[in-house]
Amino acid sequence: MPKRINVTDFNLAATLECGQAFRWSRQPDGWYEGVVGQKLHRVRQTGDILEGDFDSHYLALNVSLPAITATFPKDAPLRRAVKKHWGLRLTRQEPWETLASFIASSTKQIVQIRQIVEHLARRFGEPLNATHFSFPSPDVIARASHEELLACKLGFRAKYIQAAARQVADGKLNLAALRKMEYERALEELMALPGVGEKIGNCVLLFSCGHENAFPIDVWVRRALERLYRHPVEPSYFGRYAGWAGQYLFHNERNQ
DNA sequence: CCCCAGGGGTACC
DNA sequence: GGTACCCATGGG
Repeated sequence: MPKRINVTDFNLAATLECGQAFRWSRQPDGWYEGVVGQKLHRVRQTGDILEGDFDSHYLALNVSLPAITATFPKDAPLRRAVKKHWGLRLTRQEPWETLASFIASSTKQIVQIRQIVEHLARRFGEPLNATHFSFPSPDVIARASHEELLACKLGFRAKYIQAAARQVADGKLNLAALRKMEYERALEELMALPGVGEKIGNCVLLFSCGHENAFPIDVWVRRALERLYRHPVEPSYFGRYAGWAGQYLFHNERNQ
């Protein structure tokens, strides 16, 4: 259902291009196309106008960004990063797709992660139109052959994705339950999976399980922390919305 | 604790 | 058209 609404404190480009989601592409005409769940979406921002077929919950349009950034520490580097990319919001993604995508992300750069996810969707997902496919369910990945997964350029990650898919498919891992768990416990559950360490576990908790204090530290965030702060800083320094702060630091560091 | 596999795109020469 | 480089995790 196409919509046209007025948005404040929202930056579509920053939100879709800050490395948290891998299925969006910017068209030459400025529209973004992407698959969320079983639907293809098309969305464009012009100034304060957001138009198209978009999912307000996915884009976190209902949260107050000023209320979140007000909880951040008041240091100058973070303030600058927030000001520069103002409007960047954390998306609310589906846990299985997020887990599988971030397992695939291990030692890959964003372009390659996008390619892997695209291969998986084309090979195992449901067609939505001539060019777009949904992200495959855990059951389908659980039944896939190792060779088919390798053909999706997963490399040594193929066995990790399949192990995760099997645990989710047979009910040993309940991804929906992670949202209600205490942060530490949820992280432990995820890190019990082969191929999921601290960084990937935190990405899943932050982008798909509502744990907004989760603070994934990848090479870019590490670089930002070392470059911007004189002394070592702990994730807890950034407060209860540390994950939001981290995303601003990440995006800022990559777009220096 | 340190060291290194791993792999496809990218950037540089 | 080589070649170094990127990068999270696991395993030695």
